[in-house]
This record gives sequence, C-alpha cells and structure tokens, in this order.
Amino acid sequence: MSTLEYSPYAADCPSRQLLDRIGDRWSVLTIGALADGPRRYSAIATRVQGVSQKMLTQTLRALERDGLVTRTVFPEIPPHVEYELTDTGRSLRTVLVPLEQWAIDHMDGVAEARSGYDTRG
Amino acid sequence: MSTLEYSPYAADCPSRQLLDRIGDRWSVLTIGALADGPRRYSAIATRVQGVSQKMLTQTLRALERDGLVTRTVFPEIPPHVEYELTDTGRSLRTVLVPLEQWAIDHMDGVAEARSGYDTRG
DNA sequence: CCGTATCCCTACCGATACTG
DNA sequence: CAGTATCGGTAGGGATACGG
Repeated sequence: MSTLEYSPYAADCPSRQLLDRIGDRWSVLTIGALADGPRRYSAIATRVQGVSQKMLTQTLRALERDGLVTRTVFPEIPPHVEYELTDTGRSLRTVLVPLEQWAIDHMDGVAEARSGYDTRG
Repeated sequence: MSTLEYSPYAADCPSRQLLDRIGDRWSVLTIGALADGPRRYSAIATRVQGVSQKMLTQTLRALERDGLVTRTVFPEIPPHVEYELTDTGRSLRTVLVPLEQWAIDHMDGVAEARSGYDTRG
C-alpha cells in the first residue's frame, strides 16, 4: 500500500467523498451517456434506461456542481438544454470505460458464481 | 454508441446489476483493502475507515457470492478468517486502480468547482 | 421541452447487544 | 476474533402533479 497522506481509505479524505459520489446509482451511466458529445436532456433520459426525471435532474446538477458537466440553455421555445462533459469529466470517463467493459465481460461469470453460491446455501 | 446487444444502459442487463453492486458504498474500498494479498477480517476493518461491522460482513459476503473474494476459515481458537481476491476480483481491481487515482488527482479541483458553484448560488 | 415541488415508502445502514 | 440479531433513524428515490 502507498504511503500517501491522502487516500480514499481515510474517512475524511476528499477523495473518499468523490468516490462516494461517483458510486451513486446514476452518475456513471449519465457520464457514459455524454461520452460521444453534447446531448439534450431528453436524449440522456432515453439512453439511461430506468432513470426517473427527478434523479436525472439531480444527478446532472451534482455533476455540474462538481465541474464534470456543463449545462447550456438555448433561449428558444420550446426550451432546449444541452449537457456536455468538461475536460475533467472526460478524464473521468476515460477511467470508467474499462470498468464498464469489465462489467460486460464478467456478467456471465458472476451470475454463475451467484447461483453456485446460492445452491450450496 | 456501440450496437452491442448487452450494455449497462439497458435496465435489465446483468452488467447493469453488476455496476449497481460495485457502486455501493463499500465494495470498491473493500476490494482495495485486499489488493496486496489475503487479509484477516479485523485487518480489513482497520483499513477501510468508517465501515461498520455489519456493513463489512455484508459486503464481504456479497463479494464472495459474486466470486470476487474467497473466505477461508482456520479452525483455531480464537477464530481466524482470511479473505482473498479471486482472479476475477483481481481483474476488477485492475480497472479500479485508475479510478482511485483519478479521485486523488482531482479531489482539489472538484472541491474548488463546488465552492464556485455554491458561491454563485 | 425541461424542469420543480410534494408526498411517501422502503431499503440502507449505523448503533447496540449478544454468541461460538 | 469474527461474527449474528435486532432496532430504528434517515436519506434515496419513485410517482405524481404542476410550472416557465
């Protein structure tokens, strides 16, 4: 283990709080939905299946507050709002891609492990 | 966006459930605590600051069920239990390391972005 | 179209006490 | 040492209705 003064293992370290935030239900998927460029609110909602309006708005606001996403309002009627990853957001996306791929690669193995564990009781 | 049939963006895809699990409060840190080799329950508890006995046990059981961690009981008195990452667990750890490093690298910038956002109201 | 506001429930999770 | 059991507060988050 490293001897760094700051690490996510310390309860009061800011990096731990960052990890907690990323670890919420929708942040990773929302960031992924913005990977290919700016997207409208409705487009994100469509892509991140199962997210409620409330949680999507809440997640986007939190990401904006953290400087990971920008929010641009086009003064039109009907309203038009676009969200886009910042440089920091894109750097986070970079490390999330392998995680996503890992989940896809291992989902079958994990499902198998679960049923084996459950069978043994 | 990819045209893969399975992706975490689909609500019913097993990879989404995997991502949900990893995204809980303690899984990432618990896996990190096992990165350097087998560890006893109490050693893990010490390293993952702030975790309660209940949540640590629950997290370890879930990881074991998913085939990411093995649990070995040494029949001694007092009891001696060791946890160790499986190959699958180690492969997950590989993709989590950059995420951890990202959190450390960007915690200051994010904190700054937050206070800026909050100041503007 | 893109939100906000409210209600309300439940699942997470910490605290505490107890056991092999 | 390494758990299990139980209780109870609280925050997450869905459903619904409404606003600019």
